[in-house]
Amino acid sequence: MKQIPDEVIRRLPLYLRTLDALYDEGETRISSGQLCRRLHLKASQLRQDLSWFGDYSQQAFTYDIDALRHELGRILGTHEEFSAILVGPGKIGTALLEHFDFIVDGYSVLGVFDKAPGLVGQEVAGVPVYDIETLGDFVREHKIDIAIMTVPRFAAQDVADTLIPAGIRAIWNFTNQDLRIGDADVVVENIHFSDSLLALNYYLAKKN
Amino acid sequence: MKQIPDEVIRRLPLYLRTLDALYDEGETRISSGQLCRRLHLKASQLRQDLSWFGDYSQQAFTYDIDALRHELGRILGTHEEFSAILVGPGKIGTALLEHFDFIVDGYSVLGVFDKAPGLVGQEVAGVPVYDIETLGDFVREHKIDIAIMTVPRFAAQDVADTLIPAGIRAIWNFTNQDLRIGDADVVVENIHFSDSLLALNYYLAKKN
DNA sequence: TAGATTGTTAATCGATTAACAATC
DNA sequence: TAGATTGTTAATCGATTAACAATC
Repeated sequence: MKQIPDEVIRRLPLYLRTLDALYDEGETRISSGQLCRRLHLKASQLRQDLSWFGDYSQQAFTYDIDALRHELGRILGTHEEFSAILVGPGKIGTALLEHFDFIVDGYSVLGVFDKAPGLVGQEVAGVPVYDIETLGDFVREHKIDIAIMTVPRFAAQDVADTLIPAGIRAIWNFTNQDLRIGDADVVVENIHFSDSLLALNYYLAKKN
Repeated sequence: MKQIPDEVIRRLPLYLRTLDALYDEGETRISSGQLCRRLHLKASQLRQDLSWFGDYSQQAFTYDIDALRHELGRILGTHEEFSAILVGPGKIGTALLEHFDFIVDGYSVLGVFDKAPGLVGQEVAGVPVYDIETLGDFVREHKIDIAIMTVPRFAAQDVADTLIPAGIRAIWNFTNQDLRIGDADVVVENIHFSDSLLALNYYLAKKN
C-alpha cells in the first residue's frame, strides 16, 4: 500500500469534528453525500479517503455516525497517551495549556519551562515551571513525547537544538520560525500565524 | 491567465521570510538553487511559482534579494492599509493584539469586542473595548476589513452572523469551528489548533 | 424487488518536476 | 567565450472526481 497522502490526514479532523457535531445533534446515520454537502466536498472524496483505512461500513448502507467517529479517533490516535511539555509560558502558551484537554485527551503536560527566574518554582495552569537550563535533562529523564514551543522567534532554534538531542519525538511549533532538525526523526507541526495572516492579506488585497 | 493556485500563495510567505533572513545576514544575491536547498524545495518550483507574477529578475543571473523580497511583499499586499477589530479578548486574542504589528504593518486595530461587561470601556493592548452588542454597527460605520475571531467555539457562528451582514471582508478565525458564510464574499482564514494537533498526533502515534 | 449507497477502479485534472533554449 | 542560471515549455506524478458493479 502506498503512503497515505498528507492531504487525506488533514481532512480526517474535519470529518471527525463534523461527525461529533452530528452525534451531539442526535443523528445516528449519514450518507457520504449528505455529509459532504455540509463540508463542500465531493462525496467520492470522502469515500476515497476512508478507503485508505479499510472497511468500516456496510456497503450500500449509510455510515453509522458513532462507529465512524470512533474509527476516525482510533486512526488519528486520540486514545494514545503522550507526555508533553510547554516551552515559553507567554499568553499563547498559557492559553493552550488551559484548553489543552479540550483538544486531545490522553496528554499529560509534565512541565513548563521558562527563562525568566520569576516564574520558576511556581505553577502555570497547574503545571510546575522549571528553569529552561534543565530542559534537556527533563526531556531525557521523563521521555517526553511532545514539546509545545511558544517561545519568542529568536529563541526557537536554540530550544529545538536542546530538545532534539534529548530525544523529543514531536514539536508543535508556534514560533513562525522554521526549525532545522537535521536528520532527526522528529514530527514537526507548524502553526505559523504570520504566514496565515499573509495569505489572508493576499486574498483581501486582491479584491481591492 | 489561469487562477493562481492556493499552494503557490501559501509558499510566498515562506520565500519572503527566508529572503528577509538572508537580507538581515547581509546577503545581496541568491540563486533559485541555493535558496531552495535551504527550504527543501525544488528550484524549478520556486521559479515556476515566481513565473505566475511576471518577471522580476534578469534572466540567467541570480536573484537580487532585496528587490525580490520587496516584490513578494507587494504581491502579498503588505503595503495595503486595512482596518481590523478583535472579537473575544481572551489570552490568545490579547497575545495576537500585542504582537500584531510584528506580523503585518498597515493594520489599524480599531476596537475590541467582549461580552462580559467588566472589560467594556477599558483598553486591551491600547485598543478600546466595546460591548459585543454594538459589533454590527461598529463594523458598518467604520467599514472594518478584518475581524479576528478568538471567541469560544460555541459563539463563533453567532459572531460571524453579525459580522457578515455588516459587511466584513475577511475573518481570521481561531475558533476551531467552521463558519458558514452563505454566499457572502468573505475571505475566511482558519487557524484550527485542534486539527493541527490531531495531525501531529496521527504522525506521532503512527511511529509507535 | 427497486432505489439508494457503498467501495473501488478508471478518467481527469492540476501541481510538481525535469528539460532546455535564451541569456548573462 | 564557457559555465551558470534563468523563464518557460513539456513530462511526470499524484490527487481529485466520475463511473459503476456490488450490495443492502
